[in-house]
Amino acid sequence: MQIREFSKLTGVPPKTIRYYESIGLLPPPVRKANGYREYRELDIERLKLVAGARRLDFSLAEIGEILDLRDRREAPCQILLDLLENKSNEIKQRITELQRLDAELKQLFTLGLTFPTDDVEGKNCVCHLVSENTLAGTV
Amino acid sequence: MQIREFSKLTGVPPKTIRYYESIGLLPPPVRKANGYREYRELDIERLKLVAGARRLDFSLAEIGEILDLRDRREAPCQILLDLLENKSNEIKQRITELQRLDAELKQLFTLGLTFPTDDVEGKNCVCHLVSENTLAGTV
DNA sequence: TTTACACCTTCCAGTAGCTAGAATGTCAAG
DNA sequence: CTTGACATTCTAGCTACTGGAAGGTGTAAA
Repeated sequence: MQIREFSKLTGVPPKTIRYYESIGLLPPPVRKANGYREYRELDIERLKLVAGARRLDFSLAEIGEILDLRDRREAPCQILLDLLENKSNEIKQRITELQRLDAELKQLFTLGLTFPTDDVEGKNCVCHLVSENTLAGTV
Repeated sequence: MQIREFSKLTGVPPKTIRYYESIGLLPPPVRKANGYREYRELDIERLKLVAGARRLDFSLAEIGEILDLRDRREAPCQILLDLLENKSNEIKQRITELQRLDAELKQLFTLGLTFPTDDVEGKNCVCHLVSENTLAGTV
């Protein structure tokens, strides 16, 4: 199958597939006489693993490690489980950060509403709130 | 004051200050005889506005627009308020996505625990869950 | 005086993960 | 024979910095 078909079966754009190949995440496939890439069924699973892990917010470097283990026939399951757990913690932390950020935005917004909207020079302006925004320093 | 002092008063690294200048976010300051940048008190507020807005996750492009308005003496307060509201919505959406992602990670993790951790070839492995991960496709 | 040290300058390159576009080649259908 | 959809490679751009090299400047101590 050609790259377009491969792309459709995996949901990964052709450009991205070539990119993954260029950084060594996917092995270079055999080429047809005309130079076109020729993919096989068994290539699908590897790219699907990559795509699935990307959707789970794993970096390409992390995915590369997983694939390397698999290529060396060491079952990466345990490591993958660890990675899942770590990633979950990372995401929880990121959520907390974003929630704090959102609370702060709301606070600034509410406070900003009480100020005139035409004060360029003075201090009675939401701009001033943003520039003196030390609450955010704790994020 | 020199760039280091300016950096300390604003909390922005010297490299970043020069970078902001290079992209036109900060005006080029006057130079001393030796070529060193010389900042003044009134420069502090502008950079603090940039830094504050960055902490609120505004892009440099958005910050540039705010500053441009201010430079043209049009009070940016109303626009800034709108931006705060939009940003808040963006962040809420991102939080929702991350929460879904986290739920999915947990699900995979729990399910993965029930599988052997040494199955490279077969399907009874968390790797398989990740590569066939269609749940995530909805994120 | 020289030398150490902290500061300053510019410029180039790299990070992550693609994506857009240019210039070109290939193949099947009408 | 030309149109259109595919394919190829290459370069460059995106965000928001950050690191490092190579070199100039200012001050203080040995």
